[in-house]
Amino acid sequence: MSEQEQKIDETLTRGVAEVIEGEHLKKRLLGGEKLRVKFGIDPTSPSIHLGRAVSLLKLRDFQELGCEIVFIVGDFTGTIGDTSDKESERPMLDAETVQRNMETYTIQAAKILDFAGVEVRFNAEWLARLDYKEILGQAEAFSLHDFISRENIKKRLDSGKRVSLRELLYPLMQGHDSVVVKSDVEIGGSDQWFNLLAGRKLQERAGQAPQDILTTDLILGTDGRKMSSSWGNTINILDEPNDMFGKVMSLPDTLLESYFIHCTRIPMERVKEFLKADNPRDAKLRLAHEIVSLYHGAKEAADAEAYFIDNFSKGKIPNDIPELAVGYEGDTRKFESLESFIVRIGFAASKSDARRKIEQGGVSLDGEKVAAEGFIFDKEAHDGKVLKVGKKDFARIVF
RNA sequence: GGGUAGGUGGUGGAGUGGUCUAUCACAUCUGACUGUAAAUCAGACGACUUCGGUCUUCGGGGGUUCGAAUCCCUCCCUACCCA
Repeated sequence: MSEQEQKIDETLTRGVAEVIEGEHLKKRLLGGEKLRVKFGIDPTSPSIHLGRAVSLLKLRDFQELGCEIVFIVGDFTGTIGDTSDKESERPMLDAETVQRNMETYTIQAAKILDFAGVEVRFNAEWLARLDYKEILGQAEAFSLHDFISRENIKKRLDSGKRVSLRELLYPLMQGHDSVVVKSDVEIGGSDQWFNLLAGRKLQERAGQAPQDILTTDLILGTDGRKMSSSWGNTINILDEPNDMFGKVMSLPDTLLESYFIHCTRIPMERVKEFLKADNPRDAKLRLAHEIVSLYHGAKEAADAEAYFIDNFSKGKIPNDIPELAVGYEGDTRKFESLESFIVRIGFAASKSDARRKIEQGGVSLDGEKVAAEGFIFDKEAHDGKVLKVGKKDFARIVF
């Protein structure tokens, strides 16, 4: 097997859920065709997480094979809302939010893809202009049965939840994107299956050869459930190095292999070695290092690793914690209360919350727990001490 | 258009005149144990507080009542059935 063929094989299998039509696609790649590979992403949240990055990495694989990448930002579809990965109706986002999110998307994606040769398109360019007649034509290609047999639509129907007609139109829009950009291949998460197929259907209707489809696996989040922005279990590619490192370290051990496969491009033989030879913690350190280095560079990754080992494995206090000044209560010369301080610096949601944390022994000064009652800031005694709230919030207090 | 059942805290889902800041589960937070893992255990989980309390919450608005998540009116929203 030639090196190129091996690479193609890996591209079509690593982290891949399904490919249609596999043989067809492989043949074209082997033939060295410069395929147009489409990937669309809706700017529904301000950050891209590792789950989405699985597809982006896959896109990079194709890029490395010499394919042409068409990156579609769903500025239009983003306002409509895809329900593929949702168990409930997704609200329509206002254009402003979408716009705001959109601005950061290409920057984020550029951490993985080489954007020099990428064709970036915004789908409002064509979707905002379709007329009813054209939409009807597209709608004719689908039957109601196609839609209601989709698993999560069916689930909602069965449980008496609302399904709006608008949502059903979503696949048409994504499919139409394929027609417009004349894609040869489209990549998406496996939850995108239906939408991807819609592209094939509409392309055929438009007299084009239907695109091949490659779906990537969905990965699980830090809590072992599906990674989803709405569950707060994501690792975002814009996360700070230390934060990102920590999040990876907090993954359940059972997800190690999956993350190596989906979120890195370390050769599989080496991954197997790691998993066999190391204890899970060490393998996880490698994983964290690799992931951070992918998004922030090798140096940052090394720093984050050192930081992690120092601060968490050895239980030391971080050395680059923020210095925060204790303020006064109103315009008096009395120092503010500890509760107010904790709330003001964002370590607790409310004074009640702060009080609770203190009562539960979650607040300490230089390692000494603060008693629930009677704490008063004292410049002499407290200046420069390290305040710790909960597990991970530190601040050096100054006056 | 008609009928029926509903809308409760981040989520699911109890509660049908006072004992309701509202059972319970999940999520979350704190502590213990650890590898910031998993599992487990303990506790917390509206806001403010001089820690005695005070104020706000059960789709929106209005009303009845000493007292309403609970009753009435009205508006908005959802599902199911019929047309």
